[in-house]
Amino acid sequence: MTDTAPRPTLEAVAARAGVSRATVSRVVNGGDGVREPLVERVRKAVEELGYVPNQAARSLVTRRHDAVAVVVAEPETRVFADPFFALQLRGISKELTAYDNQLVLLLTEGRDDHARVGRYLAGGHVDGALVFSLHLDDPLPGLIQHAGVPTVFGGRPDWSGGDRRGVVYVDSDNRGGARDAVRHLVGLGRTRIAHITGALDQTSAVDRLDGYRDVMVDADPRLIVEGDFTPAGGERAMRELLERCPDLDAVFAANDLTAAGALRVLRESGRRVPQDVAVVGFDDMLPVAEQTEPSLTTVRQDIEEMGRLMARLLLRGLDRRAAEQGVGAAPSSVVLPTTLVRRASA
Amino acid sequence: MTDTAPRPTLEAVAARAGVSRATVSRVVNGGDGVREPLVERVRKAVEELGYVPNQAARSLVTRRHDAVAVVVAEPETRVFADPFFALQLRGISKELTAYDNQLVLLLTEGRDDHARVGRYLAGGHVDGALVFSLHLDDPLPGLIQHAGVPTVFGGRPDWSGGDRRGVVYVDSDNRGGARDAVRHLVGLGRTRIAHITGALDQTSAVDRLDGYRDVMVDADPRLIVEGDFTPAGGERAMRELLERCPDLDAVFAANDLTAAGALRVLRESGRRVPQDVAVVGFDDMLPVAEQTEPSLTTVRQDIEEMGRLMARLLLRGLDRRAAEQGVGAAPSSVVLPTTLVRRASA
DNA sequence: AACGGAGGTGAGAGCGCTCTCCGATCATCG
DNA sequence: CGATGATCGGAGAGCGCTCTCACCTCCGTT
Repeated sequence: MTDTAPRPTLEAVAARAGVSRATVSRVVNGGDGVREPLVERVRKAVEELGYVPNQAARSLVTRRHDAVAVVVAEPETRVFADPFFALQLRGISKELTAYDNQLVLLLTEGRDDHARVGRYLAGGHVDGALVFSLHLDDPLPGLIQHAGVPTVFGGRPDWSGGDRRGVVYVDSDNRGGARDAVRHLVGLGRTRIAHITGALDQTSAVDRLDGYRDVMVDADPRLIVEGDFTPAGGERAMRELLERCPDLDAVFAANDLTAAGALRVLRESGRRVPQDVAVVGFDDMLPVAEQTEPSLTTVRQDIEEMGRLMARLLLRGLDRRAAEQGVGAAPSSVVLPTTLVRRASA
Repeated sequence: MTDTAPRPTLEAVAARAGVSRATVSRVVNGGDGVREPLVERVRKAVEELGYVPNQAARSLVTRRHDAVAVVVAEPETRVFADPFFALQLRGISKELTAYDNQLVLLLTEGRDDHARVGRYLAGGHVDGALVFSLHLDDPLPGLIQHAGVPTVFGGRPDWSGGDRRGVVYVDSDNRGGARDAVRHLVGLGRTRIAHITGALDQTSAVDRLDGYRDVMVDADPRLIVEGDFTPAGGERAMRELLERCPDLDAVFAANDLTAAGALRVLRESGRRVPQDVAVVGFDDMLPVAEQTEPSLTTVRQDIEEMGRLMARLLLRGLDRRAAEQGVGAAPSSVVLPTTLVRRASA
């Protein structure tokens, strides 16, 4: 439609306002040290010409991009298809927008993609990165640390292989939340409390299992079955549990989807929930938790806030860096609290 | 950790390879017209120095950014939290990655955000835009057309207010899919077929309703109730339907979530599905459709493919534009076919 | 009344890259 | 064996911006 409109440059604005480029630049970037009448004239010229700074030219000299990469390692569809990530992304977006930063989304799938992402980050196209590294053996954290890009992780990364110094992450208190869930079941008088874990190659699943163990210090090992965060996994695990321990009276599922699967099997088996078996989930994913039958008691985490916090931490770190290694502590990791939401299932 | 490593420049590579900047540039950008031995030498120097081109400098002269904005208007949480968008995004990401383009994600929320997005697009920071404009009265399409940025829409935009010339979009065959769904119900011998619509401020909902009407030419108007694409809306609508038309024997729900809500109400009311009432959904969102009771017969659309296609269309358009308004038709809109997936509910 | 010092403003040098000339180089043909 | 293209490689001019200086007002001081 419109032919490539010849966008006005600083020069053009300067000419129109009858000042030098430098002055226009000053006005555009905050306007400090320019007298009011001039500021006004420049503003007017900018307005009239519809001037928008050329980010490329600016980046070339400032070495800043006002852009942050969000890297999502997504080996499995599940991860991406659940609302979890979407909510976090939204939190991130809000925070970045508030500070005029762009969000560059990098989805990876498979090993070669990792290399690509590493190259991209090392290439200095963005000021920092927010990384969702979900699996224990993920090479991504290492790659990124190597790339030397300021980074904040979503969820505690696995640092078994690496250097944990300087690693900043934002996570929910998975362990504490799990403890709360299990304690709640204990408080209900349940004694044979089972746990269906998440995919144990993810720290969140491990942490929730640890929380369960914190309370059930000498639990019957048969009460713990590995799931994978999916409803199908929950069903399978629940069947196994019922076979092994028909006397169980409660289940703590590693997430709501798992709980939904478990509920279905419990119903099939003729158990009443919560009378015969109480069930608690994790996440408080509304579309799931509110619609199971019965509705699910679960552990809520503020996912959007996690995202917002990640972005905030990163931007703060960038500022600090910009301020010539200024004083003030480097940002450190944050673990957000969880809350138990009581519904009908326990 | 690492102090800002002084990244090597073209100059440095040239020096090391013993050639001029121009030659290095040529090699880096395809290597045409440079003799093999030199190419080799340059490649080696690039490798050794770990040279990565400075995108900002390059953009400054080429006026290309190799970046595409993805704009998601998201007035409601629902839109974002469902897997639909995530899948589409994945398709887009794959395609963009394949052509070395970056994905800049712009989430909007509310009016002032629109202005921000308009400014950003008009600012020429990206080569093109992929826009998900979901609501009929959305000012975004207009803003974008005004910004003069090559754009492909996800889902047929509402152009009641605007100029539809040159508007390119990718959509599922919502109307055709709806027809198939209803015809299937007719084929099952159902005669009192109800429809729970989606949010009618979205073209997809309108198109599905139209498809329903295509088959049920003189349907009892009481058989049509407005929903909003949510399970809660589905429940509400189903209750209303049962009250109005207790004799209905089938329901076509505008999407799977709505169908899930409807199923719940049907079960509550003592109806058996599919014996008493057959139910068909739309979308084939696996986590939902496979897990309702009974599993849902629904209309599948290839969501990821839609995303991929959007990106492909846009990139093709950009190429064309780059080729000096070359010949070859401007890309035109694409409507992807849908398929009926039979499960237990109808 | 002259002078030092702020505080404003402008000139100019790049940031790292691409791309257009042009000159150099080689093979080929008369 | 020399002229003639065709091809390859290099020099250099910017792309639009920021930022350092140097300059130039204009004020307050002595």
